[in-house]
Amino acid sequence: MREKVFLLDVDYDVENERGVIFLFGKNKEGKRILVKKEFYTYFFAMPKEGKEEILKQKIESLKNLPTKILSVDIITKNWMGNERRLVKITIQNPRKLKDVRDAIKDWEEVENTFEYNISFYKRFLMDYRIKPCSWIEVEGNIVENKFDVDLTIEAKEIKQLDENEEPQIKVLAVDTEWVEIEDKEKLIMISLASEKLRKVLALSEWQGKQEFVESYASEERLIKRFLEIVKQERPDIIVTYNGDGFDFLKLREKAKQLKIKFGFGIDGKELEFVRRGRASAARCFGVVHIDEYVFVDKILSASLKSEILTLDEVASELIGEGKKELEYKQMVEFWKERKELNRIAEYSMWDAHLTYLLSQILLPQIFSLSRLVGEIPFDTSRYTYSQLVEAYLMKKAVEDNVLIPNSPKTEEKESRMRELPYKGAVVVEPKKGIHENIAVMDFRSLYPTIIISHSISPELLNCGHEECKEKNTAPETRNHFCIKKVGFIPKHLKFLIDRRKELKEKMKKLPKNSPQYKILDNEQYATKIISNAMYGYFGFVGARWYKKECGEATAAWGRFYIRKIMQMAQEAGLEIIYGDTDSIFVKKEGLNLKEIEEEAKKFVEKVNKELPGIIELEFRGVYTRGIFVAREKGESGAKKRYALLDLSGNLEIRGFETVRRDWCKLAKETQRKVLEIVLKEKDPEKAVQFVTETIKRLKEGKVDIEELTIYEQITKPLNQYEQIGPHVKAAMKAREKGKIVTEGSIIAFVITKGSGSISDRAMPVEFVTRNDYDADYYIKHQILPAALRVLKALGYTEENILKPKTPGLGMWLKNSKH
DNA sequence: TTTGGTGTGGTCTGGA
DNA sequence: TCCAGACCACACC
Repeated sequence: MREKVFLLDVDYDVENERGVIFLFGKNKEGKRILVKKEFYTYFFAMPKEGKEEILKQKIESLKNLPTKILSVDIITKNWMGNERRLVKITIQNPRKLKDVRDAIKDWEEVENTFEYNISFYKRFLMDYRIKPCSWIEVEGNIVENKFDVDLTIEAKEIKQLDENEEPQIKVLAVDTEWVEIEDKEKLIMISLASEKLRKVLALSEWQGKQEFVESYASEERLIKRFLEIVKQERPDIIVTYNGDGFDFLKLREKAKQLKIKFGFGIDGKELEFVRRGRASAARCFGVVHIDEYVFVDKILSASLKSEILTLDEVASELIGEGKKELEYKQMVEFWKERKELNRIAEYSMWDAHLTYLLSQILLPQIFSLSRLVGEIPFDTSRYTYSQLVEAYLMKKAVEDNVLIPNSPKTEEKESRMRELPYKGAVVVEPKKGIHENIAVMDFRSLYPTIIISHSISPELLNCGHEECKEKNTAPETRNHFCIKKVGFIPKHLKFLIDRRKELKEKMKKLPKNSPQYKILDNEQYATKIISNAMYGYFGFVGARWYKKECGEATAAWGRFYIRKIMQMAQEAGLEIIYGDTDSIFVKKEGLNLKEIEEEAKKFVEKVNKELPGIIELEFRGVYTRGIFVAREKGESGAKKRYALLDLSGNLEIRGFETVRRDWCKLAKETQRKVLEIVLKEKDPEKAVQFVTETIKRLKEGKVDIEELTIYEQITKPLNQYEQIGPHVKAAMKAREKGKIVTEGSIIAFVITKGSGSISDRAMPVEFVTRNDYDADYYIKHQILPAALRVLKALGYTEENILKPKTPGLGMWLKNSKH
């Protein structure tokens, strides 16, 4: 029989010592399909020159191996740009691959071994050219269902289809609530949300509960009911917000205590925690668990405005809906006193609902990435940038018959880390002050286009051809790249860039809210992620395709081109206000907005005629006004800090305290307001007035603690800090009171009154009562510095702001020194 | 087991 | 007590 399957998950097992791949997905009727396929894995040995045959024979006559060697072949693959003969060793049991490799790796005939640490199912997907989250066609025989599926096929043939139709995917969002009572964690609610389902399973019965609440008398019943619902609902995907690190971790622990088998996959096995470095991922086969928080944290956070990645913040940014406010402390209190249970239920339901809503945005992005890099969504959604790039390159290597380089061992990584960093981008010191009628131009994808246009690829480094040396040596370096061949990385980077351009063209012809537009948008976003990460990947010590010289050369050409256009701009009579890496900000005295736009566009056109390859300057836009300020120390203009006012009256703020999470909201908002007044209303006096009022409010104790909370991340184990800053001290205090603080935790703290250093007075926000804050600190260290950063550029000083117009402020001025 | 380098600024620390 | 330098976090591109 033949069946088309939308592939959602892949796993494997070993049956009779043979590896069997399990592909799981849905067909067009929405039936659950399991496909089994026997598959044999392999690895390569690179023989020393001329030792191919002897190595082959030696391997063939190996005895006492934990698995059978099925074949030993001499094949050819491309290695560092050259054809290289390799011995391919195919074995029966994929779990024993490392044993076989270990048995031969130190032989004198063996120069090196390759592709021995690629997961079995990734090997399969690459070899069969199959993309997860897309349609495949399976031909084979129907066999008995041993799993909870509608159909099991033992495949003879599997091939990738080119159909774009999106199948019906059933998503179930899960959230749990726990309270700690007398040192014991109690599971009090599990909430579930899907397109149609809204349910809260509660460990309590109460009068007037909502219709979506089901009450159970024990945690055991609660968990069992949850598993029962999942079985009935048959979701394809379960989404959580931090399920890996919290909900499923706790649920499994609790289930273990209660001796309940906890799992919801199609194979009936227990939920498994797959180790991934420090973290672990909660996995069941077939019902794909996606932890939205992990994906947001690793991939999306870079492009989000949210400074803290709570469900609340992220959901409000991505879907415009926030969380129902209920603090943990309050919840415990309500629960203990058995009051307002409706509110807890409401809160829990809302969390699951938000998680579900978020999935409608995140899952299509994850699917798109999955297709591009060829990994299952379970893995894709948990990958970092470098892992995504690497997955993509590995897939392309197999397609191109290129040998995949090994991952560096610890020792190699350490040695790479000891290398000196190379020189990066150019940042031009800005011209301080307020400018009017500014045009901004930048290079479209500068680094990717340089890599492509200058043929930057590890295997093409220093080919030695005179022509390449002459025409393609990176500026300020001794390195050149071969232009007689198409490099592995430029080739596939070019595909991404071209594809993205093509997608953007198509998108222009579609209405922005159409489903088709969104699909294309997700794909262009996936290509953007991978292509933008390629440059950094060159210099990443953990990379298989690590090559510092490639990163160095890319940056060197970057400097070359930005300098080149800056010179051309000057020659064209444009005044350069600022520039960073790939952009220049210009103006011309006497030109209005329309005129500067015209000039800039003309300039871009002229420049592009001279730029090689696909390197291209783009006109970004014009701004009515902009401000650049001085550095705190000295007179020079501060780089990476500016604010621009665009034509529709929006402020684009970069680098200022306003956009940093380690400043309190009050200081940030005050600074934003100052920028706004200065740029929009051109009324610095009013801005000063505003700051004065803020200070007054602060002194009078009228400011909410929330506005004074500072957020900072803990980036290493607390005992490893050499310098105990405020956030570290606050973290220590939080830990003393039983809160869990780990690497990556974001500490929310407030500086309180009292004696001692700032650190001594830093308190986790949850232990701070309303009037405990140190107004003096917030005035001198938060509000004033933030506001003055801007106002100093207009000639104001601290005294101008603190000039005692009110007696209160005058007193304060006398009692503090400056 | 955190893609790169460039840059700003706050707080702590220890020696003068 | 003062201050330079180290440490640290976070932003920009």
